[in-house]
Amino acid sequence: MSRKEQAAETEAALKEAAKRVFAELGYLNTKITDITREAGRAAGSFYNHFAGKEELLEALLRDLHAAGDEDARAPEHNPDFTEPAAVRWHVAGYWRFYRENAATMLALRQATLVNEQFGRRLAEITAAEQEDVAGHLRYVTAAGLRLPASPELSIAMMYQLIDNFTQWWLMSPAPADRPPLSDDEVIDALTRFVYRAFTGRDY
Amino acid sequence: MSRKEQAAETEAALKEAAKRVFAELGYLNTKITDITREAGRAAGSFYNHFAGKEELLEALLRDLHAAGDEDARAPEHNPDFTEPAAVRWHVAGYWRFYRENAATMLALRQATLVNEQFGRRLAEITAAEQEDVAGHLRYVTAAGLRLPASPELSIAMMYQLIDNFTQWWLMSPAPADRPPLSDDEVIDALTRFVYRAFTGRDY
DNA sequence: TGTACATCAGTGAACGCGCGTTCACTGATGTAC
DNA sequence: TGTACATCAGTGAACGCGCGTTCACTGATGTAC
Repeated sequence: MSRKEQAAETEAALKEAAKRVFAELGYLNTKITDITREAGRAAGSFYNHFAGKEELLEALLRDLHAAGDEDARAPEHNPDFTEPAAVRWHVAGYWRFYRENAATMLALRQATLVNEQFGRRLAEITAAEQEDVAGHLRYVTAAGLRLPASPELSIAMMYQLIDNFTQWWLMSPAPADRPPLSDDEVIDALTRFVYRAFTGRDY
Repeated sequence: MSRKEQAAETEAALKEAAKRVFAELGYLNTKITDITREAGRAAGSFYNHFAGKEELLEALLRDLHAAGDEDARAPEHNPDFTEPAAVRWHVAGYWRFYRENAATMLALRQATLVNEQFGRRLAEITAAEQEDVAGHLRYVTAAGLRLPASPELSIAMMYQLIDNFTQWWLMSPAPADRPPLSDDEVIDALTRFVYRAFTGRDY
């Protein structure tokens, strides 16, 4: 194995190990040596690849951005938010993205608390989609329906709901009394909640 | 001043100082000496009153519980959630509680990330109100309206929205593009969002 | 193809910083007589 | 009311633990000739 391959492999191993350990212990509780141990490398090896824990998270964030951009390159979708299916498409897309990148998303949220820079970076990820949604809302007003608040505020409420509900559902240890629902059922529930709130119509 | 008074005064000063420093630096970033400095006491004094930072937060949590119980002792309210005003009453109550205890709430959320015990404690605070709301939802189904999901899930979505939106609005540094709205206007927006989602009716 | 040297990924023990926590000390308040 | 001693809140310098980070070393890969 060439040196480059070797280095790339170790770097990848460290990133994968970090995701696993972040998911288990949380970003803030994770020590550098937790990551290197999980990756099966020596502590010093870490610094050949990252200047510290934050830089590793930056790298994970870049991977996330790349994944997000790829998702965004599927632009064929119904923009008419007076149709429940159009709302559902967005909810489902967010849900899937979150599920696939749960560990990194959780780590980013935790990092935000001690380093606000990550908060801004996290906002960037959803910025493009938020603009997309803003466009869809015009169909609602054009149909003579009234939004629950200004477009900006309506979108902000939607994101607070979807973001936090998704994170809570997927990441927090499920309490015993939580009903075991399929992804589709939960996505339906979110869709109905948001669709009704946006349009004032039943569904 | 008697010794008891003296001790009580220092303990109160430490708690107040902690709230201020938590609000400024965040709970996780705050060092013991930040608190004692803000309170104008020596570092060692802290340990006459609390075994550590977590115990101080426990004390703040007890204060919060007391405040919550007091609020709950105003039980006269319209339970019929087919009335927007009934929904608004709950939203406004939560909003006020959050505003009055913002620093502690934020600290608790941060503490939750590194110590899940606080998560459970935080849940307890809202548990009583959640049961109250569950009762109100029966008026919705009794009126022949359909909830967006099961009662448990509907309530969970409502709380994720209200909790996180309120925290975001009150605590995060307002971006320049955020419209300057009064409390009442924001409470109206949340009420409309939730009322529509719950009932499927326009409002 | 072979040899000699350079480079570099990885190692892990050791170092040292930051911060929580302790503890001997001070001076004021409380108690006994 | 006064005196002598006990108790306790508060002080801040010093200690020491935990963990991030370094660095001399190893062995394998790359390069020059």
